[in-house]
Amino acid sequence: MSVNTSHIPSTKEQLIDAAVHIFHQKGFQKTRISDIVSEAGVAQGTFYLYFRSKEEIFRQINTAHMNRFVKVFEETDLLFAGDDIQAIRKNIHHFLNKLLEIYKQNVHVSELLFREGIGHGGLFKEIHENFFDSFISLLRKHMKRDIPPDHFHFEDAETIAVFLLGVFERSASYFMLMQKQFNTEKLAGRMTDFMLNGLQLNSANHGRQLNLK
Amino acid sequence: MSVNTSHIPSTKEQLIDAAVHIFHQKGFQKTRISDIVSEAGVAQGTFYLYFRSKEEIFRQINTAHMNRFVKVFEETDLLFAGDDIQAIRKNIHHFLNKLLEIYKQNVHVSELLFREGIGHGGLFKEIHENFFDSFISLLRKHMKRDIPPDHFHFEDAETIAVFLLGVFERSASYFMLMQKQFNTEKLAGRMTDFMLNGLQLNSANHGRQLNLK
Amino acid sequence: MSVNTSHIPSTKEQLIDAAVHIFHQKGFQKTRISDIVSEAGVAQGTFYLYFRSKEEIFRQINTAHMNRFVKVFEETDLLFAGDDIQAIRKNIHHFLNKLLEIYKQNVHVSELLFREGIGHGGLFKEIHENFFDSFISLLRKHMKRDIPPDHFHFEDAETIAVFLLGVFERSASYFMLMQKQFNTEKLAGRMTDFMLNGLQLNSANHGRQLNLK
Amino acid sequence: MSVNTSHIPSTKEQLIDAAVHIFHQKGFQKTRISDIVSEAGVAQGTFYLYFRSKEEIFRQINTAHMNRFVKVFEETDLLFAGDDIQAIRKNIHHFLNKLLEIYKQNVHVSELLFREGIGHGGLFKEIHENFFDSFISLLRKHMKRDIPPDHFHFEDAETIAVFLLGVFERSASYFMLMQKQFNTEKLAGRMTDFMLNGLQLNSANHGRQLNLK
DNA sequence: CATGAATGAGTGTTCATTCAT
DNA sequence: AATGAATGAACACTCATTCAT
Repeated sequence: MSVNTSHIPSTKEQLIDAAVHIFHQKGFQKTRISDIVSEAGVAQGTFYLYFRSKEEIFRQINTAHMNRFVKVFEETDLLFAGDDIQAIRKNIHHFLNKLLEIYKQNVHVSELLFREGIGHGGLFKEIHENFFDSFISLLRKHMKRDIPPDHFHFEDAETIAVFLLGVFERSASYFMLMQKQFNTEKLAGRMTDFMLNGLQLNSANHGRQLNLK
Repeated sequence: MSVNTSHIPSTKEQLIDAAVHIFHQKGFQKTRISDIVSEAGVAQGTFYLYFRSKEEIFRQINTAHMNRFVKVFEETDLLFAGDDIQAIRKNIHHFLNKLLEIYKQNVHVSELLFREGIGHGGLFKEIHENFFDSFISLLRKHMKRDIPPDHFHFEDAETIAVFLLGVFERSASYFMLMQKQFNTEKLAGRMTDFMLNGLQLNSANHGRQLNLK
Repeated sequence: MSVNTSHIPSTKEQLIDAAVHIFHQKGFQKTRISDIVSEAGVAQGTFYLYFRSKEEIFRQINTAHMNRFVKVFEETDLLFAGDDIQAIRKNIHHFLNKLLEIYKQNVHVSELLFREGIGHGGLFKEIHENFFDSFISLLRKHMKRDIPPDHFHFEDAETIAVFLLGVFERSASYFMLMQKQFNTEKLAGRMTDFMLNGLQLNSANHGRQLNLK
Repeated sequence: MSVNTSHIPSTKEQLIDAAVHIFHQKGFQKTRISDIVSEAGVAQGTFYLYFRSKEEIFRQINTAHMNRFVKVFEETDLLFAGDDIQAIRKNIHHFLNKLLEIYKQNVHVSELLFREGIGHGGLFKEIHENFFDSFISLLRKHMKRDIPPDHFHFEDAETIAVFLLGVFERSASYFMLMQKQFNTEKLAGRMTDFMLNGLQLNSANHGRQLNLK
């Protein structure tokens, strides 16, 4: 089952590819339609056959990419469920790895989404909010189903969502930037460790003193 | 040593205050010099007596604010040091609380810094990077001094910095947005818990099984 | 000789009908070819199989309609001729009624012709001028033939033409706009009265004084 | 009491003068802001210091000019009042002459107003409608005050307004176009004759027959 | 005959920056 | 120091027209 590598891209696809590239390079505001069309190799007017405005193509690109993540959210049945902590760890690791893979396969759009989706006095806030809400729903569902209330330190899904997303977004974009092509397995592992156990200074301290001032 | 509360703001201060306000509302790109001067109540040309360009005032504002955080970094001598885990917890809690207080006292600039400092194809990347590097230095110093290498799960300061900053930035901006005026003590506490111990699903599991699928 | 009411319109007719409609709605400049073809239900390119340009279809429409009026001019043999003033009045009434009927049967085009035919820095001035010249010729012919020079207050046909056309055009378009479907007989009557006798303040004054300040 | 002929025109006046000129030459749609500013001898951006848009300057110009006519309407106390028909004739002649003088002193704007104020699917319809309504009011007031109902052939002011305006507008623009600088006194006289008595075929026919076919 | 995707010149409007007063 | 009128480069978007199929 091979992917058709000799795929002839439609004009719309060419425009989207070019747009992703330039948006990533320059950001939304500094990107000119003329940049996009010249990279796509079509005329100015052609752009407007496919997109009503600069905002629309940006929104389309980001929404589409966001939905890739949301799809993973929706397809995840195991997260906090498992016979023991190792099983749970494995679920989470797997989950994070899938997200990182998507991030990696579309680095430019990913960075775009997390960058411009947040900023700008909220011009595109709704895109990211959508993604965020979807993640909270996921957490809520799994927490309610799989974790006895008294076994969980943090009561509300919202707080957890913020913490976890903070870790995920920052890590993904940072390491992606640093080591251009990164090892998702390894990063997913470290993120899982941190999410489940934090810095683990305590476990490190078993039976002896930390050195002190 | 009292602060002069009936301080008559200089023209430059008026411009900065106005700029912070508008930058926060509209973002850097959408902010017009005319917005700033009209809010500051001065003439268009006056702006250029104090700032060479729109970029410069933005940079000045953000750099100044960033330095507030950096100052806290530099003044922190206790972080991972302490007789027991409770002492360490207290240090970190204190540290986070100080940062949150600064964040809170200048919400607009804070949000600006974390938003636009990251995005924009890196127009202002350096500002945030400066802040980031400073934080890494802090961590490295304290880790090296206070934690025996074999007692620490995560070997490199960089990874930890990314994780911790992710949690901090996201949480601060999110909860600031939600609950307009928030309780820094409480948030610092939750952040400390998460940073030190993660979700604590394992500790919750003492002596019994998690429910399972 | 019956008109085929179940006439299937050709593509060209569809284009013209659509064009009349949109031109009337939006005016020449604001009408887009895309409006016309989409209303006609044909493709963009099809337009250019029948018309060289937007100007051409406009000119064709208006010229054709103008010729309907010109035809009436040419077919009119009685205007100022008659045994007495009543006969003349009847001729003029009949003449105006015929023009109004044409106006009414093609309101959209009529309004178009009188609106845009005049304006626009003269882009289509010639169309209206043609119509105007034709009307002057008519007047000149009938005046010369039927009115003894010394019996006529206004010496030149041109002035009369301007006066009469002013009354006709303005009235037709105004009352057409107001009372959507209007009574041509009645309007023709009033116009005839005004054209022949003016406001008739004097005749109203027979045997008594107008009231005075 | 001499007009200051060495008046230095403000930038706004220069823009308006240029705009009137070009609007008159090319019509509203075909006029480019770049035409206006280059004729006014200022930069592109300067235009927008004084007018929000092309539409606004057009509206300002036309409204201002329309108000010149409206002012005459409002300042007219004698129209249909008078001891005899000659007095009335004189009033009307005077009234028309004043309007024609205004028309003449601002030919370009006048033509603009009557051309584009009417057409264009109503983009600027309201301007002309305002003028029209104002004229109807004038007529109504004078008719009610000065003419006994049974002495007047045409009952409603609206119809008369349409007839009279038709004559005025058409004549003014036509003769203005033909004989560049025209004799307002003479034209006003002819218009008065026509308005009061029509073509006067009947008076011409006193005591003898018109020749007939 | 018909299609409709592609073209690209054209233009209104914005806004950071300058400078004479 | 302060003003604010003037600048002009820059850019998103429109739409009549073409042409390969």
